[in-house]
Amino acid sequence: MTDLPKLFSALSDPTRFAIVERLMTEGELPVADIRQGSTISAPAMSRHLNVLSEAGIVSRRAKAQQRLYAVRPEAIQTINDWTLNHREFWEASLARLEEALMQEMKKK
Amino acid sequence: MTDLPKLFSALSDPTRFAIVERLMTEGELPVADIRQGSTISAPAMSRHLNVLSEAGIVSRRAKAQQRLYAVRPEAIQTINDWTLNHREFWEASLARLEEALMQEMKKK
DNA sequence: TCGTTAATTAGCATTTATGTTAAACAGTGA
DNA sequence: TCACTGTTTAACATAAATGCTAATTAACGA
Repeated sequence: MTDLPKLFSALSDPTRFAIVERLMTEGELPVADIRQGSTISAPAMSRHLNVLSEAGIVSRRAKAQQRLYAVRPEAIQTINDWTLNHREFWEASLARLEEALMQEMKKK
Repeated sequence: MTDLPKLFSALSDPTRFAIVERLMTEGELPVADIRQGSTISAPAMSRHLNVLSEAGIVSRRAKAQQRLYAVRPEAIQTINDWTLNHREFWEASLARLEEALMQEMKKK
């Protein structure tokens, strides 16, 4: 269910990453709106949205002929959870790094 | 500097993701140790480590003939920061979802 | 029903990613 | 110096990702 590599794979493409960021700030949007400002073709956009959907990052619902896409908050939370699971690692490491820098400062 | 898609791309491969998880729990390791248990060839491993290095996810240092790799904590923190930047989005959305579920429960 | 709008699917070309084996390079220690 | 260990680079094959145009599907509204 929570396949991190698959989530990361979906977000590894700059176009898709931009789509996700846009949907998070603007909320649910139809395909045509998502495509606004982008130079990408409609079929290419459709496939990008499908990749995001397959990874569970976006939801899709119909409204007349339109298809409305939105970011699924659980997806972002899954990534957040992963970083928090390793928080001890990066917090401790960063603390040590900071301390080392402090020592360097003192020397001068 | 903080190219999220590039970070995600490096983590999108299951082999590389496993390497990163292992390095975070076990700490700095030489290539041979990282390769232990994996069926992957040495050259393939070398390239995976190079991808992680290029993305800024791991550091590399020499010790005799060995090359020791370790996860750079800043990389994980960068991802954590990204999720936190959008925290309002997923926290609020999840709260609404939870509330909706509550309403459903009441109906029964 | 028919034309229009919105989006997806099909088919194809090109690039990028991944894996393998063989060869090269660098440091160690006899 | 020479053989050994550890790792990377080279060369190549194959699979997967991405983009395009053309065709198809679905819903709306005159």
